[in-house]
Amino acid sequence: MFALCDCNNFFVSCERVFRPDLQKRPVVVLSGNDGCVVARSNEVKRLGIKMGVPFYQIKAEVEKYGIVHFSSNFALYGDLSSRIMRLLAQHTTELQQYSIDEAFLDLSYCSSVKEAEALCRRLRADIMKGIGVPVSFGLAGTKTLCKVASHYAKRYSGYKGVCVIDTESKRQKALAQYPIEDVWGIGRQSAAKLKQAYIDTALDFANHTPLFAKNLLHLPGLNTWRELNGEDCISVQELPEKQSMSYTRTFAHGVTDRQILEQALCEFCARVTEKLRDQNSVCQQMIVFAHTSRFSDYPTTIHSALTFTTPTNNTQEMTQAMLRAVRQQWKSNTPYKRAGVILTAIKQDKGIQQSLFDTRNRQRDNQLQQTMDNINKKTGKRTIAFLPSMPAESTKQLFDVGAKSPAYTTNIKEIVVLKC
DNA sequence: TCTGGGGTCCTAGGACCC
DNA sequence: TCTGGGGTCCTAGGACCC
Repeated sequence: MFALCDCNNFFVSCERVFRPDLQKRPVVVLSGNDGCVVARSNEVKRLGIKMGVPFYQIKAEVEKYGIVHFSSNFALYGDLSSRIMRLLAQHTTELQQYSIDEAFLDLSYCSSVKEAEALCRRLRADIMKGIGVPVSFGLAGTKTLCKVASHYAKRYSGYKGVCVIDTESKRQKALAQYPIEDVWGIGRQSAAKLKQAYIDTALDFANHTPLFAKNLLHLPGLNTWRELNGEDCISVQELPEKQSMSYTRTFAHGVTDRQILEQALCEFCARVTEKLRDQNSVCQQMIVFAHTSRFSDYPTTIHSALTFTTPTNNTQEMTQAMLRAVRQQWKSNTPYKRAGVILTAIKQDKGIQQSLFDTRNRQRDNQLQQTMDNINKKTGKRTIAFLPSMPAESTKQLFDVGAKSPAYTTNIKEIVVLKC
């Protein structure tokens, strides 16, 4: 038996931990640049505001219902998430974190379903008391069925946050009322295909043959079919080494100044290579891109895939290569709206084959890099950087983050102060 | 005016090998 | 007229997730 622990309205719940006055009030959290709604409180869901809508399209509702909005604050969400994961890890032999707000627990060591259920109820109370974030549990024999169960646990208060699918009749009943498009692994495209075949619920799909599932949706669809029928076959990696990493951002306004775009890209490159070194990895390919608004009639793109003969994680080397590519493709009078750096072909930083024709002094490069990393870790990001990285004041002009809450738990200057 | 960011896995097709 | 067979590796793009 598995359990899925899923935080309720996670980003909103994180904001409410330090703003108890916002309980029962409509709250949303916005994506980068305050573009889209990415988290909604139950009050907002009940108003019919959908996940992912552009914020400007709901201005009227915001006014009318007094919806409170926050820019996203990942320092806060990441920290509360790791506290929850640590607490869960203390009570289970195997914890597989699936996303910032979800984790699967292997409960096969529990001697009965009753015992597993009791454990989850206890964990739920402990997380509420210790961290202040409400969570739900779904228990079942496969991860896909856990997802179904946790959906019911959230939706119906009668379950008190924990729903169990442990018998054939419960499985049938749960799947019969479950829309096919809500099944884990069935996206928009697959749902449309299934509906054409008159499949509307998860049960309709589960009752078809495996051959039908495979022909229509290939291997991933077949695995989903098996899971709905009780066969455990989807494994979730336990936070493996990343295979790709990226740092991409949308700007508040189109950037037409080459120097500003270069500064931003250098900043992104510095951030993403920092992530790479944190994981003790090197990479062999870097993609750099910048393009105009995807809603523009005249799309323009800078796009370059750079290969490093010797795998590297050195910011200076990678920044230089990136700037050469960007300068070649740069077009003036073009409002670049979104840009980013993506790293792929990531490997462990050991036993790297040096190129015979390598011209860099890698030892010196790495010493410099390490010194810079140490300074930045001690005294804060951006203390020391390669030019032309972005000065702090220009970041404010490039991005909208007006409604960001303080980093309550990760920055001593922003800690909550109590006046007694 | 305004429309996110960071990932994974799978498949098809091309290039290449003997 | 007629143009193999079996395999690997890589890449781009699609679909999906939160």
